[in-house]
Order: sequence, then C-alpha cells, then structure tokens
Amino acid sequence: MPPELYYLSNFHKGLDWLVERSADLLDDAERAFIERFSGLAQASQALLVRMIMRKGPHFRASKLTYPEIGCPREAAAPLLDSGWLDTRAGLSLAELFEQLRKDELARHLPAARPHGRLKKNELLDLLAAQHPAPRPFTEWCPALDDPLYSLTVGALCERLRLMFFGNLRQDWSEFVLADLGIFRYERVEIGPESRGFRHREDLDTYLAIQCCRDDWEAGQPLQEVLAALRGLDCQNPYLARRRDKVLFRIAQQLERDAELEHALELYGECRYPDARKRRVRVLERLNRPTEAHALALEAQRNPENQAELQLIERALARLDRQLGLGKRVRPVETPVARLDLTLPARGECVELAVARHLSTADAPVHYVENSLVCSLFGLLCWEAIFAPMPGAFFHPFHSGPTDLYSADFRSRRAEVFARCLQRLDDGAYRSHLRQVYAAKQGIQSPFVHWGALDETLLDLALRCIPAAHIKAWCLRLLDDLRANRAGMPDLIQFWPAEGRYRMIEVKGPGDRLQDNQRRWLAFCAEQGMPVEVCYVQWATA
DNA sequence: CGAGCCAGCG
DNA sequence: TTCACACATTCAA
DNA sequence: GAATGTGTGTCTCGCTGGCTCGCT
Ligand SMILES: [Mn+2]
Ligand SMILES: [Mn+2]
Repeated sequence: MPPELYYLSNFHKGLDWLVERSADLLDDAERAFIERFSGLAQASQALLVRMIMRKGPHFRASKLTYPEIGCPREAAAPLLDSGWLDTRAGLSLAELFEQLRKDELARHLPAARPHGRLKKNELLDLLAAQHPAPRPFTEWCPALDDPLYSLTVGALCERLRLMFFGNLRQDWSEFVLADLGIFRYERVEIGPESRGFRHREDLDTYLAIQCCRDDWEAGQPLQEVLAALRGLDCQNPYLARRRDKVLFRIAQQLERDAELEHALELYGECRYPDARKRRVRVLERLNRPTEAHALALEAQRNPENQAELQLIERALARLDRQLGLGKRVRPVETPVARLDLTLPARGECVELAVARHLSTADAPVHYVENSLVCSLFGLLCWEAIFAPMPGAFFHPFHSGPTDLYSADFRSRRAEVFARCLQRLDDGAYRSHLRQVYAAKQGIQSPFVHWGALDETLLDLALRCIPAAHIKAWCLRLLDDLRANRAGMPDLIQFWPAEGRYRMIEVKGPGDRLQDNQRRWLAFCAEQGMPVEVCYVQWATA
C-alpha cells in the first residue's frame, strides 16, 4: 500500500487485530461491514477512513479533497451504494449552520439575509423557532452544487474502536502518532487471547452506561436514566464500578439540589467507595443522627480506605456530641514542623515564591508535588507495572495495565514487586533507576512524569534521599495506588553535600491542608522523614 | 486586516 | 474530557 | 475547624489553514 495511505493501512491493522482476537464478539452488521469494506476500491476505503477519523457525521464533498484519494464524488459512490453514506439525512438548522459559512447562509437561507450584522450563533437563535424541522441538505440549499455526505456507520465504527482500545478516549490516530514517536508506549508481550472485552454483553453494557451518562448530562428525565442504569446487569466488576460511578454522580447532584432522601437512596444503591461517607453526611443533614451514628460506626470498623476513615472520625465526633455520648479521645498525631514566612507579593504563585526564597546554590529547591515520588516509584517498579499479566495489556497503545487500580493489582504481581523493592535493600537501586531512566526515557507510564524529572533532579534525589524513605513511600503507594498517588508536599530541598533533604508543603493565606495532604504529612512524620508545612503571609507594601 | 479559535494532520 | 490543587463561602461551636 | 462549592491548569505533539468576529 502506498505510504500516503498510512491511515488506511493502520485501520486495516486494527480490523485484522479484531478479527483475529474478537471475531466472536462481532455482531452480524459489524462482520458484514468488515467483509464488505475490504472488497471496496482503495480510494473508497480511504475516504471512509478519513471520514471516520474526522468530526462528522456530515461532510461536504468540497471538504473532502485529498490528493491520495482523488475525486471525492467518485470515491463516495460505492459508499453510498453500501448505505454507509447518505445524502438525504435530515439536518437541523443548527447542523446546517455548521456546514455553511456565514456568506453561504445569506445566499441560501432567505430568512438570514436581513441580519448580516448578527453573529452566527445569534442568527441561529433568532431563526431556530422558524425552522424546527430537520431537512435534507439538498432541500435546504437546492442551488448549491456540493453534495453533503452523512456517515451512517459512525456508531458501528465507534463500537469497533471501543472493542479495539477498550475505551472511547483513544482513537485510530494512536497508530500514526506511535509510529512517529510522538506517543511512545512500552512494548509488552500481548497474548493472542488478550482482548478488551470477554463477552459481547460487556461491550453493550459499556455503551449503555456511557449512553446513560450522556443522557443525564443532556438533561434527560432522571427517572428514565435511572431505570436504564438499574436495568443493566453488571457482573463484571469493572463495569459495575463504571455504572456505580454514574449513579454516584447523579446522587451527588441530587444532594446539591437538596433532594436528600433521593440522594440517600441512590448512595445506598451503589458500591462506589465514597458512597458510604456521603450517606453518613446526608443522614446528618436529614437530622437522623442515630442512623448516621450507626452507619459511621460500621464504617469505622471496616473502612473502605483511609480517606473514608478520616471523614468518619470527624463525623463521629460531631454525632457523639449531638447524641450526648461521651467525649472521644483524639488519637495523638505526630506533630509536623511549622515554618512561617512573610514574603513580598510579586505576581508569582506561593509555591514558587517560597522555592525562590529558600533555594540556595548549595541547597536547591524543586517544585515537585506528586511527580517526584511517583516517578521514583514508576522507575523502580517499571517491570512490575508493565509485567505481561493476562488481560492487563491487549493492544500496543497502553500507558499502563488496565487492572492498575483493582484490588488484586499488587498481589497478582507480588514476586516482581518484591524483586523491585529488594533493590532498595541491597543498594542496587541507584544504578537501576538511572538505567531505567535512560532506557525508558519518554515512554508513557502512569507514574513517571518525564517532563518533571530531569537528570539533575534524579541525581539529587538519589544522592540525598535514603533508600529506606523511598521504600516507605513505595509501600504506601502500593497500599492504595489510587488514593496515595496524590497529596505529597509541594517542594523538596536537597543538600547534596550533606546527603540530606526536606519536604515542604506551602500554604498561602487562606489555604489549608487537604485530607490527603494531612495523611501524607502524618505518614512522613511518623516515619521520621523531614517534612514541614510553610505558612506564607504577603508583606503589605 | 489581524487576533483567536479549532479541526485537521502526520 | 478528568484530576489535583488552591481559593472562596458558609455554618456551627 | 469543617464542609462545600468554584476556579485553574493540565489538555499527553506542534503546526497549519479556514473561519469568525471585531476593529479600522
Ligand atoms: Mn500544591
Ligand atoms: Mn500547597
């Protein structure tokens, strides 16, 4: 195939991949599409792929000029025969406005002529009421010799894309971007049985959840959306989580709208980890302290995560007081060192102001937030994160394993992780990290932020941070990757000559520690790591 | 006519 | 097409 | 102090050309 048709060749690679691994997932229409597509003339195939990758679904022939395809009308003819393109699709006025330039609107829409000074969307608002019904493009503009092709297989192609990538946020341009080295992905052995969806129903359920979310965001009646969501059978835990996330979002909105009873019902229905703490809060707001208290106690005995526990403890303190129960003893927290600064207000953000103020030639300060610890973890455990576990990788464009945030992520890779962490005990980690840093440079990873980690920073970190500290961080991360990958202090300062460092969380006037920041600070303090909170006041001029 | 936005592109 | 963080507002002791 | 709401920057690249809109 000629190199100009690289995108067509990539699309074929995608289709071949699906046929090879997911043939049994395809429905009749998808199978027929793939079959028929390959029999088309190359120019027609290429045109269709161009359209699939563009915004759509309507395209004017004059906007489909490609040297490698030639005459768009010729190329489109077989696609029209197949019914994959349509020239009679109805266009709403809004859609028509997207297809016509302003001067064309004036020419083809008599009603628009007297309003030349209006902006395009003002004109649309003005005329919307007069033209409620959709009409084919040829009826809107009979005088225009420029056919409009509407893609009718858009939804089918979206399903194929979902089947290939396992999500809807990646698209077929991944192929060329990876080829050009713009997106770089780790090469992972992908078994022939690896694929994004095991059963057709899972794929359909994924799409149904997505559809419910879109409907809800588009303002569809709540009862209908909820009925659709509840009717879905989510055996697959990944899908169940996706559905529960939508339910949770809806409940949150209800809570905001003060529909507390309804929100409570929905929170109770979903397994989303944050749902229970919201239920406690809603019960409090409903003035049902006894129930809130009982639920809080249950959560305290068996918390979903540390974030929940943190909120629950605070709720229990309130509820105990309200119910006239005894005072709770506050667990003693290791104190965190405090630093107070008054700095001249220049236009820069507080973190940078403090960094500049504290930084010296012998002790440079870096503004790293989560990136440093996450990057060190990502480099140290690279082989574990990209270990070729069954199902974790199923196409060549993954930035991380699909089960990264599932509960058994670590245990499934226990041995590899143990080996990675072992390097911190036997001193091999320094050379190993440098080696991985050089070898994997620029390759997508869920933890390594290449833009934030230059060689200087890595050297300073390796020179100044004890292996035991890195190990404690990694173990804490592994404990709950989703929750603990955020909340780390803003700044880190290194004293390379002395081989020491300190971390600093900066708080400007009016800013306060967030829950996840308090957990990281408490952890570091307990472990005897050097960490401080720096409160900044602006000097009054 | 120029600034600014955004789809398209490789 | 989210996520992490800072910043603002409100409420209750 | 706590809870809650809102705003901001990221937008995984970097460039180009078409289009809109406001200005002169
Ligand atoms: Mn910060
Ligand atoms: Mn901060």
